[in-house]
Formats: sequence, C-alpha cells, structure tokens
Amino acid sequence: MQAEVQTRRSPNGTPDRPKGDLWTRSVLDRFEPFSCAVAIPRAQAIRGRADQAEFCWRILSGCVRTVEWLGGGRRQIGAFLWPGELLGIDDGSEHCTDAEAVTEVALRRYPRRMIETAAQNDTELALWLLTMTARELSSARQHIALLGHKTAIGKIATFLLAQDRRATSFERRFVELPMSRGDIADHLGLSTETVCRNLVHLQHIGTVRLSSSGIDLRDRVGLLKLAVE
Amino acid sequence: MQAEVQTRRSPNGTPDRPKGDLWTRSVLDRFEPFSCAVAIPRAQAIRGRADQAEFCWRILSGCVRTVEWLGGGRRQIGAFLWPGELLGIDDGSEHCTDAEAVTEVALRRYPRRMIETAAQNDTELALWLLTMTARELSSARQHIALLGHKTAIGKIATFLLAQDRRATSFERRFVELPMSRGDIADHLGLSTETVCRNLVHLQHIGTVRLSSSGIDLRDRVGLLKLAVE
DNA sequence: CGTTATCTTGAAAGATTTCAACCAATGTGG
DNA sequence: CCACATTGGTTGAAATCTTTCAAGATAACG
Repeated sequence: MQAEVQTRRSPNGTPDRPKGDLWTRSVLDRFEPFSCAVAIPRAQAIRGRADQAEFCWRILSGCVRTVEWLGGGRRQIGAFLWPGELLGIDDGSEHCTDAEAVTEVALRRYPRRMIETAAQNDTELALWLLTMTARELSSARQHIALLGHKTAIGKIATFLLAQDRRATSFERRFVELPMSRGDIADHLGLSTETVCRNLVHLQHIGTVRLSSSGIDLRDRVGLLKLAVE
Repeated sequence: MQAEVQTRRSPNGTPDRPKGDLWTRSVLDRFEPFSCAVAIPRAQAIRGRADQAEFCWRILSGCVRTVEWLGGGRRQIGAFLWPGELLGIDDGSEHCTDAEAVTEVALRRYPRRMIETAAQNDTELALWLLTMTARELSSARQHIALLGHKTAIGKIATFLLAQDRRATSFERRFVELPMSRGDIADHLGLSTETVCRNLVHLQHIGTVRLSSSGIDLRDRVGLLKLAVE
C-alpha cells in the first residue's frame, strides 16, 4: 500500500509504475513462460503443506478458501479468494495454510521460488511483493477487529458487505455465496447454526433475501448499521 | 520471512545479508543521522492518526500497545511491543492505528517517508521492508486463529506463553505484565472480568502465581495444554 | 429415485458479558 | 501525616449470547 503511494510520487525520477491490478499483471507477465494453467474440481485441495512455498496462483475463475488447521479438527478460514486475486504470494514458509477450491476453479500457477529469487535483484519486484503483503496485512487486521469485538450479527453483516464489495462488480445487489454455512462459520469464528439463524433473521427483517446460489442485499444501509455491532 | 530464507541461499551470487535483528540494525543505522530519541510518559500517545505515515520507531525500553478504535468506544489492541521491536514500519496509510505507551517508553524515531522513498531504488531496503511486513502478517494470522477458535482460558494461556517467549530472554519463568487487565481483554477479545477470573483460576490450579508487577509461570506444560483450547 | 450432504429449526446447556459492589493501591490536598 | 478521591483489580449474581445436541427439511448427486 505504502509503496503504491510512493510510486505515484515518483521520487528521484523513478519511472512511474502501473498501479494496482495493472501492476500485478505487468509483473506476472514476466513469468508467464514459466506458468501453467490448472483446473481444480470443487472441494479439492489446491495445495497441501508439501508444496507450500513452491508455487503461487492467480485465480481466473471460481472461488478459493484458505484454511488453517488447529487442534481438534477445528479450522480457521482465512479468506475467500475470487478471480483476479492471488494465492500464496505472501505466505511465510512456517505457517501451514492450505487452500481448497470452493467451486470449480481455474488458476494460473506461477513459480513462486523463481519470483522470490528474482526479487533479490529486482527492486520493482520486491516492491510489488511488499505491496501485496501489506495489503494482506491490512485486511488481516480488519479481520482481527471483526473477530475480537463484533457480535454474531455484526460479523455476518460485515462479511456480506465485504463479499458484495469484491465479488459483484457488475451485477449489483446480488452476492454469490458458493461457500457453505460451515465455511462462513469457520471464517467468522461462529458455529454453522449461528450463521444460519442470523442469515434467516436478516431475511425476516427484510434486509436480505436468501436464494440457493447466493443472497440478495435489499438494504445495504441497514446492513452497514448492523455491521458495527 | 521468505526473503530471509532466500538470503541464506544467496542465489545468483547475491551477497549474504545479516539476518534478523542484525539485519534490522544494519538497515536502520543508515538512517541514524536522521533519527532522534524520544521519551514518552506512561499512558501517553506515541502517535495519533495525524503523523500516521511520517515516522516509525524502534523501541529501546518499556512497552507499547497498538490500538485501533472501533465504533462505540470499543478498541482492539493489536499487539504489545517490547524493546528491539519496530512500530509503524509496515502500516498501510489507510488504517488508523494509534500507539500508546503502556509504561514509560524510550524510543528512537526514524523518518519513515525517507526510508520508503529510499526503498524505491534500493532492493535490500525493499526486501527488508518485505521481511518485516511478512513477519507482521504471520503473527496477525496467528492472532486470527486465536480470536476465532479459542476459548477464554485458551486465549489467556496463549497470551501468557507469547509474552513469556518475547519479553523474558534472561530472567526465566517470570513474565512482566505492565499492561492492565483491560488492555489484555481488548487484545484477546474478552471482557476485563473474564481475564481476571481466568487469571485467578490459573493461580488456583497452581499453573501461575500472580504478583503486582507480573506473573510467575509455574507450569509451562500445563499452560501449553490449555493454550490449544 | 434413493442416498448423502447441507441447511434449517428447536430446546437445553454452557460460556461470557454485564451490572454492581467491594477491595487494594496510589496520589493529592489539607 | 491522614482523610479522601481515583484508578485498577477482584468477586458475585443475573442476563445474554452462542454453542451444542437433536431432529426434520431441503437440495444435490450418482
């Protein structure tokens, strides 16, 4: 994030770099010859603990979840990733985060090791990695605030608005929710039943309308009010 | 983190870089001429939202808390920082995180803007920033798992062990806890009373011994078992 | 079309918070 | 030096939220 700001200023006559997604594309394009397309069926693992550091992926279509396993079969879902987003670019080698396909997923796989090695002698690449990592950090902190201080209904409202923001750039109002209630629960630190009940409750008060493939946001202002609780 | 690993390998004949804290020192030493010493009294703000991006600090002595304000006077304490740790090096410009002195604090203040500008043309600097940010991200994710899936006693046990790991490198067994119960509560997503009760409970079962300035860890193994709950 | 997984709903159990009070330590002014 | 105010810590009891357990409904799938 901060790197992006700096870029815009072009200190010391540094050439302007393309911003945001454009920047990502221009960086990854250099590694396109070493990449390959991957298709993963629904509910399959994209990577296990083994090839942790070997690859990273760009999501072309579908939805991905990142999963961390805790003792006792409990799991924490870090995030849901959508087309255009990157997976595994910023993971430390220590943490064992798995990634699984929520829906059928099409990916492009890049050689992470090669990218990191190249970054050793390439400032632009290093700055890009920094920007990506800082972005992740920012959203991780937001999630911490959510988990630490929000009530169930607040968590769910926040989640719906977040999905709304990222997933539907065209078709307004309707949010696809391909993940299960259990997935949402493990993302928000709730039980499946609590997610269910609150979703139904939101429908009762007319804030949303549930359907099989997703959810229709009827009252974003109402959601926003609930989201702070 | 990943950058550090790469460094050890020295791909492409890249010169080895000092690791960990040594690396941090060697990087910051370059900016020493532009730094200055700061002393902050107990309970005072180190930075507000205003000078968000202007500076970063290295903690020389004392304990610092990072605070994010949510609606309704609620606050989330992101972390407690101890001597040797850095404050504000990896914050995005968007997020409004304050920092306050838990105890009297001595700091060295560095020009963050200058560092970031320099990183635009300095790969080592950029990689160092990347390493720092990735480290933050890693611990943020650990905290997410804690907040999402651990019970009160598990959160507190985890917290005590974490403080033990970082704060006391010499004096074994005893952990200083200069922060208030309320601080701990806002860090772990609990109420003051719950923190209190569980701390007392740990004392009752002989796992710890409370004192005015901190806590004596009697049974680390026991704590470790509780920490997964 | 039957089987399985997911979603929903209800009721009871459990954990944590809230409200309220009390205690201990600290600091201040008379 | 002491009464008093203030802050942070501790404890109790009731209220609240969420989970757990259990079962039925719905949707998905071979």
